[in-house]
Amino acid sequence: MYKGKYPKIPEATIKRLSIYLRCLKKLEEEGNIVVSSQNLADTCCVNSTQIRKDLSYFGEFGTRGVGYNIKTLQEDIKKILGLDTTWNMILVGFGNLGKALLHYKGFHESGYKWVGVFDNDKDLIGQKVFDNLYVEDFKKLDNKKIKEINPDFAVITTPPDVAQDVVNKLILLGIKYFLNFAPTKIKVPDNILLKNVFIIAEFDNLVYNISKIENK
Amino acid sequence: MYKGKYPKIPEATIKRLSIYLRCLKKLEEEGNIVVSSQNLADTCCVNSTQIRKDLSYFGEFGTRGVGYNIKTLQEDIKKILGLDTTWNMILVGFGNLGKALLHYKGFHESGYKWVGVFDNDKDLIGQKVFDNLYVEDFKKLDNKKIKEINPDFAVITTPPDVAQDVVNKLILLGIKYFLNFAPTKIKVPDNILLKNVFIIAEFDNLVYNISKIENK
DNA sequence: GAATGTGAACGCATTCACAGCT
DNA sequence: AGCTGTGAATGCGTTCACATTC
Repeated sequence: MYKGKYPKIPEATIKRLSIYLRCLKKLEEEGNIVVSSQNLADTCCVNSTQIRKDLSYFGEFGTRGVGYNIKTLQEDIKKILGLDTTWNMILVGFGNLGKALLHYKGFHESGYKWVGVFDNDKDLIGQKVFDNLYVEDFKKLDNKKIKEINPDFAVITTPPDVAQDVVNKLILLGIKYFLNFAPTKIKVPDNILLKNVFIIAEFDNLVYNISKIENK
Repeated sequence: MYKGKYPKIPEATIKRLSIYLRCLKKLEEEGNIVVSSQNLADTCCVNSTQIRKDLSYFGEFGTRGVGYNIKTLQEDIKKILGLDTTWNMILVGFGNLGKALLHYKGFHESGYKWVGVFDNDKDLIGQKVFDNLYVEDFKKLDNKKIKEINPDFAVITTPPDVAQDVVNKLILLGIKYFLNFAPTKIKVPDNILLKNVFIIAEFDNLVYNISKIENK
């Protein structure tokens, strides 16, 4: 049963729920019906107490002495994360990273849907992305188009130097939520939620750890 | 002055150092010479005490009453992260995400260097990546080639179903460090360091936050 | 006066230990 | 007996408050 009001949920718990969800899918595909927190922990590389605690913030999903039903636990986690509904996304910046995201198959099965792709490069405008989806001119994106495609959030994969301008325009068009992959910090007003994904930091972090180990 | 032995450094501190480094670069390009922790905090969207504490784990880099010299602080952070040397990388999987990483300009200026690109798709093998760098057949990758190009770590951007096999082979060839972008958890022995980057978790996390705000 | 550097206090996240079901 | 669920304890990371230096 879902609790009405929760204590503060750790950020890290939400990140792990994503991972549990994908691991559960894998376990289901392998033909399993029920999983213990210990089993799941082994496939996710975390510890089993952590899993039980993470879930306990949101309710009780298992059966003592038995474990968790893989099918219903997936549904429960989707409900917690907000993935029990469809999310319309637009992408700005049809470069390699943009294409990589557009073609990632995992989105569709998790309820994500691309409803628009924009760029300002004449050579790219008009290119086919999928059946029914073509690259459009970002300059021509207006309120009418937004109303038509009804995006929930925007994904930014432009070069860093134009990212702030792109976001500014989208805010004026009423977009309130952003995921930014451009390697630059973007400033937004308080009523807007923008999350930066800083891929090079992952490389730096690996290198820091290698340096420590190797004394390079 | 760098301290010989440090207390345990928070993971998060290392991540932030990456960000400070890129923000300092931006400030330098804008013509600044010196920056206070408060200035830097404003550009990085963190708080100034955090910056001073993060740096204090590694030594003293500023001048009281004045601030930090932008040029030398960048050098100091590079030294801390291990970015004061060159890092040779190989990439396996010449898809869109692989291409995006290969063409990201930020790597070169941070000391990262691509020394090999591999795929098993006949149509891709032989394609030119840069002058002097062509896509090669992953099946033909052997000890001799590894010795020649001398990679420090491998970046995995293959489809998820082959990622584990790719890593297994590379471990046999002597690679000890990995950054995995394939959306699957990869198991490695204790003496190997592999970091998973789970891009869809960033989407899930945004959606969770939107759901909370909008009660969707 | 202005800014850094840091022990101490606080708050958040993980782990422990065990009670509670099946 | 086996596994979940959770208050309590621990450990970790951030923020505070202030001593220190220029």
